[in-house]
Amino acid sequence: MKKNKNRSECPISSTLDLFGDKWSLLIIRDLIFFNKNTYGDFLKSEEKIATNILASRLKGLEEYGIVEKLEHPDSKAKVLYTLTQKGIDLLPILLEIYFWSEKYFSIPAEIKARIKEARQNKAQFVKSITKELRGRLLNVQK
Amino acid sequence: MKKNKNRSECPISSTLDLFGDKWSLLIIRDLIFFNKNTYGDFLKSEEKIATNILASRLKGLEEYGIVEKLEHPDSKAKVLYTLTQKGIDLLPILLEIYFWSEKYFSIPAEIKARIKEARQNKAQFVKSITKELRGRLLNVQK
DNA sequence: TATTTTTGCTTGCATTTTACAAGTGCAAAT
DNA sequence: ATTTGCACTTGTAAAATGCAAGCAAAAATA
Repeated sequence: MKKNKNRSECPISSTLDLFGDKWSLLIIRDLIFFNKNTYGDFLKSEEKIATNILASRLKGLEEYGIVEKLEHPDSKAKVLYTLTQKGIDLLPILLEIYFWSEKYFSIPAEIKARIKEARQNKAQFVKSITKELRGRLLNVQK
Repeated sequence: MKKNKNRSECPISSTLDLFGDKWSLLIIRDLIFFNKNTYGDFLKSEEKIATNILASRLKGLEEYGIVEKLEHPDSKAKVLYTLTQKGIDLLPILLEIYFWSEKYFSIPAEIKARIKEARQNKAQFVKSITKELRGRLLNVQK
């Protein structure tokens, strides 16, 4: 379980205190890019997160105000996880990681295509994804 | 010690495999923004990294080609750590973390000023810091 | 020249975090 | 009424981290 203490006043350090681990950002990636939004969805991801770690990360992200738990429209047995605006605003960070990766890693073609699209008009790309995610959020809350 | 295996083909995941921990990015921050470049410098940072962790992270970052060890011009007892181009290219990621932090954390005034400067002309800011870091690197290597 | 200090680590060990397997309780489907 | 699916929790072994101490080479000091 995570502690809520900051190691310093430095924003980089404080950010790492929140999600400086190997898993949190993958959950956010799944929420933003792969339309995943249930516990089961996240478990199915390629990286095979352990169930207890997933539960712990989701709890942390919720405490930090990055994700929210909502009632799933399909079933009471399901939980719908969504990004808050604070979470959606992490998109530019993810994009820069993609851009850096593209330069230094070899990357699957389909991802490469999306990165290219994002790079060509970053502001527009961010806006359109933000709109989509917010739309989904409002749609469920109403 | 870190293993060299990637959990998946995803660039976000691969990047987290490299420096998805609470310390690596702080070392990179110190190299980029605070002109730190020796083992002792990094130890003195506010967050108080343990000596064995620092050694392990520096080794990892070197293996990944993000930092380089060079002879220190002042003394053979010292080691000069510098960022490679691959490391310098992480600057935009750090900037986006700063931008996000500015929106959601309260931040020391002097850092806030620098963030503002970076935000006003990001491309120029990146270029100027890159030039400075590369200059330092070439200066020592010659 | 001899001694102390600085520098960049390594080592040992206690504590914390993570990984893996199994289990639990509620909801929904059969 | 029973089984299946979903979102977790629990137990335990393995790994990573934190802390204190130690160590060798180089530099500074006496």
